[in-house]
Amino acid sequence: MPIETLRLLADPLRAQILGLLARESLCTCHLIEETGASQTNVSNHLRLLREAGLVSSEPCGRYTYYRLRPERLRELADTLSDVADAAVANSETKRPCP
Amino acid sequence: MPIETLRLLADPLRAQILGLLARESLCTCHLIEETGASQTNVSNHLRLLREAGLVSSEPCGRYTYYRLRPERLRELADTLSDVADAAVANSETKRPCP
DNA sequence: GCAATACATCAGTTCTCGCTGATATCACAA
DNA sequence: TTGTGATATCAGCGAGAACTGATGTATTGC
Repeated sequence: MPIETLRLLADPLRAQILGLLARESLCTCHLIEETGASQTNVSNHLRLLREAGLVSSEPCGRYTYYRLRPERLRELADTLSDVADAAVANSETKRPCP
Repeated sequence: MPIETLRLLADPLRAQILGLLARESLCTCHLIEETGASQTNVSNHLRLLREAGLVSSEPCGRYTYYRLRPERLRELADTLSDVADAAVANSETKRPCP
C-alpha cells in the first residue's frame, strides 16, 4: 500500500526527520535537537515511521538509534515513475463523452 | 516543494483519480462515474490537482477533459530515489551520542 | 426561449491527524 | 538505591482537510 507511505511522507516534520536520517543514523535526542520539536512529538512520529517500515530502530544503551530504510522509498519512487510513464504513453488516449 | 505534491497524492480519492487519468484522458463525468464520489467532491479535488500542476484541463464543449501531467510525478520520484540512495550511501554513518 | 446536462464555487459540517501534557519505563551514574 | 536523563505510551485538544448541500454559470438539445 503505497498510499500509507505517501501519507507518512506528506507531513513536514516526518519529512524533515527522514531527510536527517538519510545523511546519518541518529538517536532520538539528536532528532529532537535538530528539528526543535518536542520529545513526545518526535517519538510519536518515529513510532509511525517504524511501524511503516520507513526507519529501523536499534537500542544502544539508554539511547535509541534510528536508521532510514530505503525499500519503501524505492517502491514508491518506482510506482510514481510508472504512473508518469503511463501518462506519457497514453497521452493521446481519450475516452469519448456520450 | 515536493511536500505539497506528496500531500495531494496521499488522499485515496485523488490517488484514484490520478490512476484513472494515467490510462486515458477523461472528463469530469467519467471520473464521477468511475470513482462513485459526488460531483462536488470530484470537482474540488480536480481543482487542487490542477492548481498543483498535476493535471491539466481542456474545455471541450460543455465537457472538461482532464489529462495527467507527468512532470511533478517525475520530480517526486527522482527526489525519493535520491533520498533512498543517500540512505544506502550513509548507512554506516552514525553520529555519536555525548 | 426553455429545460437539461456538465461543471464550478462556496459555506457549513464532520472527521482525521498532528501536537501537547502527563505518566511510565529503562539505563546509567553517584 | 536513588536520582537523572533518554525514550516510549496514552488521552485529550485543536487546527485543518475532506465531504456535503445549495447555488451559479455555460452549453446543448428540444
